[in-house]
Amino acid sequence: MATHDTTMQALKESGLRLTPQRIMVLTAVRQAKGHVSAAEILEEVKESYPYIDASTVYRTLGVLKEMRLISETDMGRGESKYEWIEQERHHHLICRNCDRVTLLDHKFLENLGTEILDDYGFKADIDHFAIFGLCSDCVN
Amino acid sequence: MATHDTTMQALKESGLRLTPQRIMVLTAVRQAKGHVSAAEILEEVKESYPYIDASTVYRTLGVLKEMRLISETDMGRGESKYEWIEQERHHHLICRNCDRVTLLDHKFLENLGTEILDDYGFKADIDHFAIFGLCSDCVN
DNA sequence: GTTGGTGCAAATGATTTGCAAAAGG
DNA sequence: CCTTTTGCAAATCATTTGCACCAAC
Repeated sequence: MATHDTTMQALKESGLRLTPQRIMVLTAVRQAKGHVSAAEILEEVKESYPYIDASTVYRTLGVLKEMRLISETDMGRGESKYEWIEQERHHHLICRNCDRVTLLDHKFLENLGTEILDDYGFKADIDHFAIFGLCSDCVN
Repeated sequence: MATHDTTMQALKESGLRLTPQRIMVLTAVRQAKGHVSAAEILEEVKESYPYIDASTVYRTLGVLKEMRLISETDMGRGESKYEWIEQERHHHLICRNCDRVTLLDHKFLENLGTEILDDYGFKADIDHFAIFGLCSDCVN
């Protein structure tokens, strides 16, 4: 459970600079406690620092992702969603008809990672899946 | 195992028109016997019919996808890959470090769909997963 | 004849990039 | 100081869309 301080520490140790912009982006993703889009993060940060640019947000998200502090989930087309890694692992069932999103418990996927590692030596990122299909309302 | 003729039949029965462009796109995806990008399909078709437009390819792929004749896989960022549905189901392990793509046998995921259907009433499209992570070479 | 489909060109929209100025260590 | 990072503006790039013309059925 990374605290704010240890996160800062991690950034420093990677030889990365601790700029106010980074702290703000990082804090915004964290406070969100859920998925947020780059645009939402931008808006959030702009409230306290209107000069921040979208490119900075993207560059920072890239850095944080590289460090595996956040996860990026591709919700089909359109914008990606970002989320602070550390909370309860869960996944999403996305209906391709009505776009409804249902939470999928991690237990359905927890063995998958182990099996893939055993058989392929591949360390899969089973942090946050987006599974498409038809929800119960749209099946018929 | 849909033959060319039954596919044509399917198109007609959907009230859709059988245009040369559609036949060409359809044939191109099919002949590819693997994942192809929209751009690759466009190039392929252009060889026999240079006037075809990218928008037509996209529109046709949309139609075929809707009819569940082909599948679309989002390989992270960038372009989507399309594939003729009917062959051996398989999935992909994509290394986020070296981009290597490894085939993942469907047996690893075959229960997942059933479990999700039982517990959530959600009919998941477990046709073609793209799972990201680190391959055996890049883990260390 | 009617739709529905196509080509063209222009728009979209998220993300990326070049560059000079600003700031972290 | 010496790099990394930022803001700005412009560029990408896959995919989409408006529209007038054309072609299936």
